[in-house]
Amino acid sequence: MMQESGTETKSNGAAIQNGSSGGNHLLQCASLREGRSNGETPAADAGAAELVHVQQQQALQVARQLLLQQQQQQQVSGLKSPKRNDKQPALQVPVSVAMMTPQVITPQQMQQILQQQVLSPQQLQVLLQQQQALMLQQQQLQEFYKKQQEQLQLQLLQQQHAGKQPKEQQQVATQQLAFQQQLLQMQQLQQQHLLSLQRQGLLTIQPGQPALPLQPLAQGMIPTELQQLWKEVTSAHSAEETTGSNHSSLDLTTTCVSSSAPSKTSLIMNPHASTNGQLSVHTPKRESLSHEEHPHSHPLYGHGVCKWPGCEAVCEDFQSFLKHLNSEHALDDRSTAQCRVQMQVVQQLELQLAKDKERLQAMMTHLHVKSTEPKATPQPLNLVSSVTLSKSASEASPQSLPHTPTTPTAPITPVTQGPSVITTTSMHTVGPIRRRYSDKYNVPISSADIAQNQEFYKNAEVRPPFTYASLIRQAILESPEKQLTLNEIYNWFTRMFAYFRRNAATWKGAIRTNLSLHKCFIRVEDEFGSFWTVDDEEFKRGRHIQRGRPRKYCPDENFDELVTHNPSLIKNMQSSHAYCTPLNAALQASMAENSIPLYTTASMGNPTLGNLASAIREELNGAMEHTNSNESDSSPGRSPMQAVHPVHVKEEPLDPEEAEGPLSLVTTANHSPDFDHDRDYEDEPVNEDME
DNA sequence: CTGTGGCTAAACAGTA
DNA sequence: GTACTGTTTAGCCACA
Repeated sequence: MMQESGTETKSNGAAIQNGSSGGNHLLQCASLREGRSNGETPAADAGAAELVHVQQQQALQVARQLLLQQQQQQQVSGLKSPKRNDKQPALQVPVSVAMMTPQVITPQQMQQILQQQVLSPQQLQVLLQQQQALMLQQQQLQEFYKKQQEQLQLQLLQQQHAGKQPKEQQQVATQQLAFQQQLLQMQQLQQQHLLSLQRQGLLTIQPGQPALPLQPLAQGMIPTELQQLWKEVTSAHSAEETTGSNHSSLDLTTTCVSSSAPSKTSLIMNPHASTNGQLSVHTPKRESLSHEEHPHSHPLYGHGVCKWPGCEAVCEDFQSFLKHLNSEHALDDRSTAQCRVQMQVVQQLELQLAKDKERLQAMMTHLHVKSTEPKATPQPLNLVSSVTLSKSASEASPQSLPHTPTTPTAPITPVTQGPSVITTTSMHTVGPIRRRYSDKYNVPISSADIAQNQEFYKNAEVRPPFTYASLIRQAILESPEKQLTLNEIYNWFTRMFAYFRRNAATWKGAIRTNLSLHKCFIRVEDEFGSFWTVDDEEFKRGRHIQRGRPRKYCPDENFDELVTHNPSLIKNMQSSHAYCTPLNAALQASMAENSIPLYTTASMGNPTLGNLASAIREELNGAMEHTNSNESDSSPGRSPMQAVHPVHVKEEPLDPEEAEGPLSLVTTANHSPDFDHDRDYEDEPVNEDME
């Protein structure tokens, strides 16, 4: 009963051990969806997690808005660089704040998270998606930084050549200020995000670890230098150009310039150089840009404008551009410095990209997930897609299933070992896997849960961490009519989960077993065949049909034939309510309050049989309570199931708390005195039969 | 150690 | 006869 909640409790406990009230917001969100109910999850945790979630959403919106603003501003300011304009759409990609913090989660921290053994495939999927989006975002940011760096250089140059093209200069300044604002806000969001994570205990700062969360755009990134340049550039602007935005630049420097930021670059900024546009350069190199080789696609010339960082001089034709280039951007200290700055920027970005690619690869390797990053790294990976279940593993031992990422016993690949090659052996020597964090019936998986990881389970041959009952319920609820035939359920499983595309006999049998075993699944028959519906209320109760109950198969052929070959009986019953006329009013009420919304599609004005069955069952349960008080000593062996039998709805032994005796109200209809059911369990206490 | 719940396999029965 | 569907039971395992 508390089995699965134990897993959740464990995750919370792990988080608490880290000194916070919750886990990763991702984890927390997932667990929130999964784990309401049993009250073991402190309400405060849920509240905190939701708060974090809201914060995340807000941050995400802000980030999106920022990018949108940037695009609009650049459009309004009439950017002369078509290339840059071409880049703009990429910036519209939704950006998660978490994605902006590529270094937020170090490999050690990731490992730490994983070792907490609370990651579910859903959560892993989210992480992977984030990481993939991160890569994309990083590339965009790199482009953006690069462009802005060029603009920065232009600005520096223009300061030197004062009075030159003041209008364009102003536009560029506006642009830069916008970017500066973005930088600031991005970093603020990052810090906010980091603090949130830290509060939740996801980020545990090791004693010897630097204050990572306080490092904006952490290691390797160039923003520190960029911000310094921004500051210097904007400080040179006149007051009317920087009203309001200047505060940002100040904030930026105070907030983001961190001396503790790992500066792996050899770039040395001369604090005084900016005043005269000079940067101290020690080893100038690579200034040859081979401009003339491709005159029509010169990276520094486009749309009649020189695209040298910070220049944007109008050149009517390519020849004039070359002339301008040679005159204004000749080989001198200034140009060399600009090149060097740009080079450092690019190098840092490349380094950062390489690091994150490596991290992504390690994560994917660890999680045994097929990489979606094309050739992210040259490191070979044998991921799930290349893993074929060995016959011995998949057939000889049904327990030797590919472990799910949520499996506590799953071996965590130490990231420090570097990308590992996941072999078939390693995939299947992990022992039995039984973790389903939605095992608890009162913790139904939501559509979002599965939808969120739809692609993951479709492609990764990973066993979904849901019980069969949960999945069956989900399949049924996803259907338009909230009802499925057995074969449709099969199809749903194979369609939604790669895992269920093999060993069909096993899981199909399990599905059938679950359909029969769980009270929540209601089989309804009509002239077209039979289909299954789900009683969600019953599902949440999580009750099984008791073992040892009389088999549904009735040796009494008269009875069976009566119901089996008379599907119309169901319809008749639906219309006439022959068996429950005395309960009609109460039945209506029961239907109204008993999970009817689940069947809204079919229950409009004409309740489905599933509804009817559910309602009848509930009504019978209720009726039992009444009859119990009067007929507690009724003749044993008259199962209420027999009463429900005519509608071919799975007979439900009544719960002990709801029913202690037979239901005489309806058993009289079709019950023969010598019904074999009596004999089947005549030795069993009635109550046991009834649960 | 025990109880509980989920999974799997198997037996069995009915139906198409 | 076969495949499919549905029911039931037993045994195993993980977990609390």
